[in-house]
Amino acid sequence: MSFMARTTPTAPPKLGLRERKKIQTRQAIRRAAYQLFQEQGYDATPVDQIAEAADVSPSTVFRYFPTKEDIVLTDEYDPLILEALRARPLDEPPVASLRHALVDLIRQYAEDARGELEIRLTLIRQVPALRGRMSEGMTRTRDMLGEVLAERSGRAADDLDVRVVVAAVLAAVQEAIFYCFDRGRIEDVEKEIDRALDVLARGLPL
Amino acid sequence: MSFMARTTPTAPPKLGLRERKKIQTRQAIRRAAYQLFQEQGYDATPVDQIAEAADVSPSTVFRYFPTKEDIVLTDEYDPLILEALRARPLDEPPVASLRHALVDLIRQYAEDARGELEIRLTLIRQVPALRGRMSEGMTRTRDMLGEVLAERSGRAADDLDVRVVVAAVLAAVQEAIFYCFDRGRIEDVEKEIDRALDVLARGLPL
DNA sequence: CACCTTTTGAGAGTTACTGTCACTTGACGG
DNA sequence: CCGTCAAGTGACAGTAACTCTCAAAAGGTG
Repeated sequence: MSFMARTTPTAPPKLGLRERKKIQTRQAIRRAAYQLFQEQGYDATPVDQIAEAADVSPSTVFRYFPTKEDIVLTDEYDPLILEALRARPLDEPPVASLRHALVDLIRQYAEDARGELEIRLTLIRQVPALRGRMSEGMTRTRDMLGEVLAERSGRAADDLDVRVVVAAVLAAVQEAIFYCFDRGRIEDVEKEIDRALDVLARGLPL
Repeated sequence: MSFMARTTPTAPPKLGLRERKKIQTRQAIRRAAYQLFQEQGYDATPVDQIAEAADVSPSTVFRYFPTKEDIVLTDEYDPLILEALRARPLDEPPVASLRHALVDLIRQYAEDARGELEIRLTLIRQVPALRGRMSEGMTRTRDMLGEVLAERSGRAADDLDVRVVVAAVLAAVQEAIFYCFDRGRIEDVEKEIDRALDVLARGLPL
């Protein structure tokens, strides 16, 4: 779910100067990058320029973000999804757990970092490289969720049924998110995700 | 569906020397590339080396394949899928049409170019860049199929339900394909695709 | 055969990375 | 407060994927 990243630091205070500076630098780079991307476009913005704007050396940019794409797509949410999923009651139907875990997180993210979410989604929509990168990330999310779900329902980790369910649900959620985004109605995500999942729940008429 | 590409020329004879040479060159490059990829890996094989092996200049390689990834992922099947889909009877349930169109094509491709399919899938499995690129291609396939399906069922082109259905079906098909591939049982694709789609047909227990 | 168009190769330039190394700057014990 | 050590940074050199331009070569055509 690489369109979600955390801007606010995880643990509030208790950090040494070193750690604080790291967070600052990271944010400075991201901020500079987002600004430049919006002004001139992603492809038209060389990393060197981002470095200059963030007042660090190009090497440092690559130290913080292994690739330029990662500046937009760093995914700090996967662990949270897993956590949320594992926190669901074991007697809940697996798909319902998945649904809740996903919806909760997305709602939360849309609430406390909506601006960022929009920049991200815009860039992902526009830049093919980012689209690809994000799908790639989804594959990993899919694998992880598949494993947890398989475990929870006592099936083999690579069970085809489980994989299909997870893949379908994630695909539906993704469609719903972009559907809302395209209409500028991100506040409806939750509703539309439910609608999308209902389509799957009802069963496809083969 | 970028893991499918056509090696055999579409129209058999009737080509000038120029056209024939183009096809030859294209194949020479692909062949050389596949060989080197298998020997040393994708990332470890620079385009210059491919060019040398295929006995053309690096510029020529880029003229035939806009990116190195395209050497593996050129997708010549999308038009065929659309065609196959449009050829289905209009009174058939849309999802069934989709199912048939996809299964038919994949079976055909698995039959007449199995070796190539395997090389491709192997590379896609192993190389992240290719995975991303293929997912990107899938997005486009999804959009196209969505439009056709919407049209056939008299809905808006961007109808969420249609998009969800298409996304879910493609995701399921993809899972089934890789499921077979991972087990070295590509001959079972058809069976497993049916199984995967049945999961969706039955409806997910929310 | 001569003319025109397509295709090709050579070369130069850009950019996203990668690796190395010396320098600076927080962290920490005395 | 200070010296030492480790972490973080910047400068630099190198690689590889493209991109562009231009002139030479080769196919098609009258």
